[in-house]
Amino acid sequence: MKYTISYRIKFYLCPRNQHPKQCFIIRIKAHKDQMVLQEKLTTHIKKATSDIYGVSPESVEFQATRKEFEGDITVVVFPMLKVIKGNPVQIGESIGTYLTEKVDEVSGYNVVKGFLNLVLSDSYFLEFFSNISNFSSYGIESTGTEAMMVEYASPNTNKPLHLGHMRNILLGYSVAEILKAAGKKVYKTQIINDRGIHICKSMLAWKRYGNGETPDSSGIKGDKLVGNYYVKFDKVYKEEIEELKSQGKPEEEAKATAPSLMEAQEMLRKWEAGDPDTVGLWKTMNGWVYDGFDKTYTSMGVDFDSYYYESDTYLLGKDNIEEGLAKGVFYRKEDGSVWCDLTEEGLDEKIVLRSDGTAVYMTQDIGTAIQRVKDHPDINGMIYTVGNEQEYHFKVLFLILKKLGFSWAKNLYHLSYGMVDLPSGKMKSREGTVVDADDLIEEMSKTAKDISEELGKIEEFSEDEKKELYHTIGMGALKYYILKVDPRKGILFNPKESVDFQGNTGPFIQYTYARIQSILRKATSLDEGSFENISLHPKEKELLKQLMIFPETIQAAASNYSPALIANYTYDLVKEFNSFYQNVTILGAESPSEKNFRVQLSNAVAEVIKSAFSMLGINVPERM
RNA sequence: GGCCCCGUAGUUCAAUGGAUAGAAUAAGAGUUUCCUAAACUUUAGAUGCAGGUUCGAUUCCUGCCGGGGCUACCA
Repeated sequence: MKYTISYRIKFYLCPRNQHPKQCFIIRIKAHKDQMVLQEKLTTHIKKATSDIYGVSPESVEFQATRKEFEGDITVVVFPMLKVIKGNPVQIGESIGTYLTEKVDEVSGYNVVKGFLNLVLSDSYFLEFFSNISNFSSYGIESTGTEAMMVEYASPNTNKPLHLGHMRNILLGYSVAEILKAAGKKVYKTQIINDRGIHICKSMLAWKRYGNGETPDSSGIKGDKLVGNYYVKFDKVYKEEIEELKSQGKPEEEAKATAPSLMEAQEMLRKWEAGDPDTVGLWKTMNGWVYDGFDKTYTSMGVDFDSYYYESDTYLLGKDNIEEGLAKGVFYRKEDGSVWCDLTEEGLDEKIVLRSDGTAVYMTQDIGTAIQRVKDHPDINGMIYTVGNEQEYHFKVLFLILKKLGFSWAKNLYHLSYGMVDLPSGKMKSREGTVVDADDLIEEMSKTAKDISEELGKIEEFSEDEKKELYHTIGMGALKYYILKVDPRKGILFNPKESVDFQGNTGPFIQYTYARIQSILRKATSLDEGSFENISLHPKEKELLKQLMIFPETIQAAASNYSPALIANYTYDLVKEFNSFYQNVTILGAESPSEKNFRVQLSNAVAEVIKSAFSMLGINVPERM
C-alpha cells in the first residue's frame, strides 16, 4: 500500500557535490504510530473525496501545523486540486467534517485557505507516550548488517591539530554516531599522513638543533614539539633562500636548491631505502606526535576503530592500475604514463600512474579504498570527511572506483565541509595565525569556569568534579557551535566573541538537562498509576509532538550526513521544554496523575537530550 | 576562461515547493515570596539584483552582481 510520506519531513536526498542525476530518494522511517495514523487518515481522506467528489488523489500531503494555528497535523489541500475541481476551502471543510466523524484520533478541525488543520485527541498523544517504554533508546535502530566506514581526522604528523582539524573531527565523529543510531554498523578510521618530505623537515631540524630534546625532557606535548621543529626548518629554509637570492639566484632556483631542502630530500631517499637510523628517528618522532594527538582526541572525546598509515599504504594501488588497464578502464600514453578518461562524465583526463611508474595521490587512494574493503569485508560504503577543496579529487576517485566495477563504489560519499576562517582571513600555520586545538579547549574550559563561579551554583563540588564540569560545558559550547552549522558552509570563527554560552548554545541545552535531573531527584515517590484520563496542557502537547519526530530526525540526519539536523532538533525540543517548565508547575501539579505524567514527560525530554547530544559527541551534566 | 559551493534581521544560524520567512545575539520593556534566571514573557528588525516555471518560490531554472573553492606527471 502506498502512502506519502511522514509527519513533517519528505526528503529528497541530493548530496551537494554530486550530479543531480545521481540523486536518489530516501523514504524516511516515521515512528510507527505516526505511520499508522497517516495511513489511516490517508485512507479516510481518499474515501471521503471519492464519496463526495467521485475522485481521490493518489497521495495526501501532510505537514506539521504551524504554531499560530490551532491543530496538530495539517493536510495540504492544494495538491488535490489537480484531480478534484473545486474550492480548496470547501474541500477542506468536507474532509475535515468527515474525518472528525469517522476517525477516533481526530477531535476537531479548522480550515485556513487551502490548509486543513486537524486537532488530534489527547488520548492519541497519551497512547503514543505510554507505548514508549524506554526513552534512552527511543528512535535508535538496532545495528543492521550493512557496514559503513567513516574516515575523519587524517592529520599530517608535522604539526599540531588546529581548529580546522577540529571541525573535521567533530563532524566525522558525529556523523559516525548518527549512522550508528540509524542502524548502520560503523567503522571509524583515519589515514595518517606520516611519511614524505614534511616529516623529514622536522627530523632534520631536530637533528641539527634539538640537542636531544624529547617530550619528557622538555615537558612539551609531542605533536607540539615536532611542530616546533617544522617551524624551525621553515625559518632556516627561508633564510637560505634569501641568502641565495642575495647572491643573485632567481627565486625559483633558490627555493629548489637551498641546502636544507636538499638535505631533507636526501633524508627522504634514505627513508625510502630503509636506512635504519633514518627510519629509527622517524619512528621516534612520529611516536611523540601520536602521543600528542591521542591526548587531544581523548580531550575531545572521540575515538577510532582502526588506523591507516600512509607509510603502509603509499605503495598500494599500482596493481589495481594494472588490472584497470587490462579491463580498459585506463589507457597508457606514449610516454608510459597511465590515465583515466573522464571526459564523458564531464571531467578531465586524470593521471593515475606517472611515466616513471611511480604512484600519484590518486593511485594510493584507489589502493587504500580497496584494501579497506579487504580488511572489513562487510563494508558496503565509505564516507570521507575531508574539506571542500578536495571535492574534485573525490569526484574523480569515486568515478574511477565505479569504473573498476566495485559494488560498494556506489555508496561512497565525500563529507565535504567549508573552511574555518578567522576575521583576519585564512588560518596559516606558517604565519602563526592558527587557533590551536589544545589551547582552544583550554580556553573554553576557562570560560565555563568563569561563568560557573560567577553563578555560584556548584560550590559543594569537589575540585575534580568542577574541573570535569568545566570541560563538559566548554566542549559542549564549542562542539555545538561548530556542529549546528550546515557542514558545507564556511565558518567564521572569532576567538574573542564567537562561542556563546547563552541562547542557542550547547550549555543552554546542558543546563536544561541538569534542571530536569534536579526535578527527578526531588520527585522521589512516584505513583506508577496511569495517566490516561488527564487532559493535556498545550505546552505538553507541543512537547509530545516534538518527541514524536525524533526517530525520523535521526534518519534524516543520517541520510543527509548532517549533525546540524540533530542540533537544531534538540534546540527546538529544549526551547519548548523551558517554556513548559516556566509556565507549568511540574512537582506542584494538582493531581498525582498529572504530576506523575509531567515528571515522566520531563524525564523523556532529558533522555532524548542525552541521546541526541551523544550523537553530537556532547556530554550532559547532572548539575551545573 | 571552465566547473563546483555559498549570498536570509547589525551579527551568528534556521526554514521537505506551501500559510504572516523562524531562532539566537546585540537594542527596548517586563518576570525570582514558586521545581536551578546559563531561564521565561514581550517590542522592533532580513530573503543580493532581474526574469522564468508554478495555484504558491528563500527553495527549482536562466542571466547578472558579490564571496569562497577546484582547475599540476603536488599532496
